[in-house]
Amino acid sequence: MTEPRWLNADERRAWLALLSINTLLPAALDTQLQAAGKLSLFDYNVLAMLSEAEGRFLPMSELAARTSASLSRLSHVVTKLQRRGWVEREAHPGDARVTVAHLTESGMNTIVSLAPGHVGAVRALMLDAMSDDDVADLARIGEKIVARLDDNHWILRER
Amino acid sequence: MTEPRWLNADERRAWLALLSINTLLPAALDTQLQAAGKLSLFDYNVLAMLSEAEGRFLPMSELAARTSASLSRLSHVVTKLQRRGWVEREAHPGDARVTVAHLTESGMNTIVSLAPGHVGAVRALMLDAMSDDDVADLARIGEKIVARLDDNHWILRER
DNA sequence: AACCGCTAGTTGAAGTGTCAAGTATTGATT
DNA sequence: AATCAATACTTGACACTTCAACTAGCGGTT
Repeated sequence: MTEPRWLNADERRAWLALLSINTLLPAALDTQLQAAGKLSLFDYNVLAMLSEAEGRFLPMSELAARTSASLSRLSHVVTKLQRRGWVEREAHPGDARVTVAHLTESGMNTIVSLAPGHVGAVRALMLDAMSDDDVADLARIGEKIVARLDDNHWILRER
Repeated sequence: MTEPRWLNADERRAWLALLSINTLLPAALDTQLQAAGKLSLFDYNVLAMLSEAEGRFLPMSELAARTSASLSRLSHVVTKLQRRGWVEREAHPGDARVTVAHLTESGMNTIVSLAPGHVGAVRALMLDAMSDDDVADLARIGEKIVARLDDNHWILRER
């Protein structure tokens, strides 16, 4: 067995910071969204991705990719959002295996009303702490890490 | 109602990257730890924080702070780790309100055996994608965000 | 010495996420 | 045209997290 390369000071700082952000940031955003509309950050993201899609609908697989979620997790959540009248499931005309998730009018109204508060929270909790250069650096480094985790990730395809 | 400042291109990239990392990185590390020792990333972190503490014990509150967790979440997890023989609960001599979590010999052996594989995964999934400058930048920016989320966070006290 | 607010931690219930197993459809192969 | 692997999704059970409510001890006040 070979000796593992241990983390140096910067590596440890970067790793611990990311781990902490990872726990604290979603929790804080969840709290804001829970107060504003009784939904989770993940719920919000599902609605947001649909609202930005052409025609406000996407196949479950594509929606799962855009929210970095498993199909199973997404399926459960869409069921929940469906019960609240924000999303509908529809058949895909060309391929009977595919389920299309479609944002309803009510769902669209919900996300439009929640967006300002949510964006405000993202600014207050993270972006306002950073200079413009920091933001650019984080975007660059973050995308490198995403590429390492999933080199076909959709956020990398946009550019 | 004032118009909310929308996200510009870099802000959006930084935010989406962080959101994706947030979902993908813990999932990948969980998978590795689950395969290696049937525990979660959070479980691992609890053991790691105890193993690094003076005397290998910490009050629940301090352990919660070092894992960025709620006391409730930690309490449930410590109960689980206790059942597996890795942690023990002890009374605090000076303050009867305090419960001290103590890493057992068996718990120490567990973390020692898991550490190389875990650190290897952290490198493979994130650090290896970055230059030395990237790592330093991420540490600096990450700590700024942590400070914004919790300006008394323990990782900021170390320096 | 009784009270009161605060700190520290636990618990049970309800909601979420994950995992393994299952269904149905498609496209490719023979 | 029958088979077979792969794709797309759903479901149910179990594990985990969160939330609200609770117990209990400490320190300061009157």
